Amino acid sequence: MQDSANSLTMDGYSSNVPAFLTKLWTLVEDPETNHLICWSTNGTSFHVFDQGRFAKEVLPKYFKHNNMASFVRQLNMYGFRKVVNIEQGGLVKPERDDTEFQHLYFLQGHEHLLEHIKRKVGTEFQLHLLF
Amino acid sequence: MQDSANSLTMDGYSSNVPAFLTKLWTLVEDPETNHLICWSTNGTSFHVFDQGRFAKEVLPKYFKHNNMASFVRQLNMYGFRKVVNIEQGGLVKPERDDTEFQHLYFLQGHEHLLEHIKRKVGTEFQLHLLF
Amino acid sequence: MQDSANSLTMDGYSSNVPAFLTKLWTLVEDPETNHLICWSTNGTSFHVFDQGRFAKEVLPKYFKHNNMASFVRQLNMYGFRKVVNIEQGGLVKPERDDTEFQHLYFLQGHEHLLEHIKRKVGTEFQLHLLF
DNA sequence: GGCGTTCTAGAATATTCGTGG
DNA sequence: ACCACGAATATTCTAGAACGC
Repeated sequence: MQDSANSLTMDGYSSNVPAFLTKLWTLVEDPETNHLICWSTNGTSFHVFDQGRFAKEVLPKYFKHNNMASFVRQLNMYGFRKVVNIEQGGLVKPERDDTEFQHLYFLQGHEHLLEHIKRKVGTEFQLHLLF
Repeated sequence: MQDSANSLTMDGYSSNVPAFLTKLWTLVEDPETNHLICWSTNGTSFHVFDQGRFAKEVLPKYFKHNNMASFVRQLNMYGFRKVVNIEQGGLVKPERDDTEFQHLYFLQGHEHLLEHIKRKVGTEFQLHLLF
Repeated sequence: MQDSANSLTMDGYSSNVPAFLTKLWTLVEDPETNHLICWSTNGTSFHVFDQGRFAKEVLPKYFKHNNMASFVRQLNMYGFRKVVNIEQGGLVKPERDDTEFQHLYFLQGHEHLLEHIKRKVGTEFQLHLLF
């Protein structure tokens, strides 16, 4: 697993996509883990089922941690937003443990769009940006 | 449960409508619960019949509580007003348990108007509003 | 389960301790759930084992959610700090899923100290604090 | 210097309780 | 007695900050 930002993808071409995004893409695509993380039906978002198992079983295979919270922090750093379903949120919880995230440029079948997903920079006054 | 403003509705398009309003809309529209909550005849208000059953059976499917009072508090937070019936006041109470609420922008057949319904903010001097 | 701040505790005396703190105390004390949440050996902190099971099995019995993240947010709101263990960080994962939190006034055998734990208020200029 | 991981906080809505017109 | 609202806590989603690499 490549950790560098300037890496060779599995397809063999050079890219400037951060490791998190290529790993996320691989994760969502991988049919072996579709029961824990997979594309939504229309391919415009992805679902994580059973956060606990996902965190403990899948995350450490790609990242240096096994915490859902760290995974979510990265998603937000890259501009992903949680998709809220009104089905959730009741006192009664018939639904399975289902978390959904979406990004304008994270679309099934359009891997090249990953290059448009940018990591957010700190909001602290960036002196170096003036020069 | 995030009841955030940036959510995808069940129709799959992005909206800025708070969860309470989309849930309320769904609730009133749902034919399954028309005996407990439904549109008025002309579609300019909605009725709740049998507060007790509505609170215990319907509310917990969408909200994290089963109290009519909490539901009403939210309605007021969003500017809904109770429609007062003349029939009140008699010692006898022949009428069925019927509560009616109304809002200028809550109209049957005009879901897009939900975006005009604004939640009230605290009255405690909002510093950020000055900038 | 009492949710009010001004409630009668199980011991029967009145208190001004927020529901979160009394629930947390009950949770940690309860021997039934010691395998998921319990006091540390010296009683100055508490441990949560197996976040996933704790969140899904224990939290909803006391709170209106089943998310570890919401539980942690409340802990931080009340000034609890995570106790960091040296053992963390290895790629190998010999240790069990163990999360530890501590607060100066959360001490086994001293329930009355809960009254000194204060919830943090918003940082947005609190006008009423000037009067 | 940008990226990754962790812990804590910000901000908006949600739920509860009480009070005043 | 009723209805609208203030205020405090609770829940959720996102961001700040510190640190290491």
